[in-house]
Amino acid sequence: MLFGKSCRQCVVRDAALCAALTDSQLEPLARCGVQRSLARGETLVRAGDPAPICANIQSGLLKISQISPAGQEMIIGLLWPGDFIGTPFMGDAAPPAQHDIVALTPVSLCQFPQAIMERALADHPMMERQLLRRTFTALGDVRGRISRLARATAQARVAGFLLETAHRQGDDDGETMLIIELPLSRGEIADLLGLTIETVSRQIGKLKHAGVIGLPGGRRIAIHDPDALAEAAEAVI
Amino acid sequence: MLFGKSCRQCVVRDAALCAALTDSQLEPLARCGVQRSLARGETLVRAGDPAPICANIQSGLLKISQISPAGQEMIIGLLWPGDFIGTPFMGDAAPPAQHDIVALTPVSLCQFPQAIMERALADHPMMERQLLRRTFTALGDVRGRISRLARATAQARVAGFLLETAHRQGDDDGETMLIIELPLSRGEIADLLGLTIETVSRQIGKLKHAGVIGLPGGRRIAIHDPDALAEAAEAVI
DNA sequence: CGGAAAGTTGAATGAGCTCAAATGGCGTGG
DNA sequence: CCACGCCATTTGAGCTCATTCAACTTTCCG
Repeated sequence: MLFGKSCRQCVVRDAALCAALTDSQLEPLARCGVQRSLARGETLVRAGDPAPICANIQSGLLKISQISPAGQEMIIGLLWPGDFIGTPFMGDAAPPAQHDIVALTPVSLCQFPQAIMERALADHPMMERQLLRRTFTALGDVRGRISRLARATAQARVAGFLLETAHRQGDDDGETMLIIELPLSRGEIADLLGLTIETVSRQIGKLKHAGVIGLPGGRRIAIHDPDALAEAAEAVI
Repeated sequence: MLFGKSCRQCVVRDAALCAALTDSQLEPLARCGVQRSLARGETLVRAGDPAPICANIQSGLLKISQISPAGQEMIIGLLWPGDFIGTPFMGDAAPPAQHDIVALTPVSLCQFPQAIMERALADHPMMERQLLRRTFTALGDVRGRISRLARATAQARVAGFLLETAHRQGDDDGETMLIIELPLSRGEIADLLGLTIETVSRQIGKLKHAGVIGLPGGRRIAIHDPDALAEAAEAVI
């Protein structure tokens, strides 16, 4: 639970929100957190929901997506363990959810009533500080994604996605995994990168034929040559 | 100045950070803010700067940009009056600046030493709350941009950019200007939208020939048919 | 097995890029 | 006041990369 004792075991990349609190501060809050699980495909937040959920992802992967007027799905971004969902603002200050949030894998998270979240942040400035820092980081991440989407070739988009996935599946020391489990289908990768299924498949095929990666089966990807992959990710039209 | 009396006159779209403070709270802080002006083209922040600047934009327009390894400039985003620059984290918690920030027009802003900013936020939770809210808003904005860059046609990118500029140059009631002063060159628009100069020019030409917009001269744009422009902005491949 | 979904591969089309040249605006200097 | 040069913008022609449409193969589960 976010504020409970078990929160300290949360799989979070940066410092957990609750790490700033002492045990005695945690105690009265512990009852309010709700441990929750999502199955693959389950929707956590639907665009337009008046009171967005506040939650901290413990394990699993979710997508933030948007359906265009034409019915085309666009994946705005991914949410990994340690990421925070929702805005801790109440009442008329709370903007309605702008995007759908759907589990791509089985997900466990700890969810909080928004009012409790609001109160806890007001009572514990260190928590608010942590949340602010995390939000700044997210802003930087998203800005980084923009440059990739705006100008990069299909090759660079795919290579960059593989690298980022390897990085986020690695341990906390920044080590990247050399065999990663792709949590997305080709179609979802396409929606994430602004490409088509066929193009994603072709680019992965190219990387495989070049010996940069291997496809050991299933949705696993073996990264044989991280440097070459990084180089491919830099390519710009 | 950000915390001074004159701060209340800041041209800010959302609530100013300091609006949460009483006059007596403002008093001891007022001396620390530095009113600063930038000429067009002047660089406020350079990528890699160890201690990023904290500032609040009062008037003018800046670009957040990144130079790719190939030397190609990519404009990550724009900063309009009311936007906040920098992260209020000190010491080793402060990440180095990731992007360049350059004035596109004459700019006036109020700048603060980072230590003062940090302290003020710690002392005044309402300020931190405002900053958090503003950052969430910025995150939502940037996520919105992603979908445009990932899949939208050149036509939609250009139309969307014109609409957003009209919107941000409008008054606080959400009214959009029908004659806007484009603060960017064709080249800068191209860098912002991930297109080439020629394509931007062609798309603007198309919109003009369709009667949707007019070019009264200079870098002004008259929006004759806002609805048609909005429709063009929706177009997706 | 067998059917459905996911993924791969191929050929043709088209949007946007590149290269190149023409046009227009604007300040400088004669 | 006009000629000139510089820069931004516009316009044109050919090309490239990603998409589209379509067929085929593989994987996943019942």
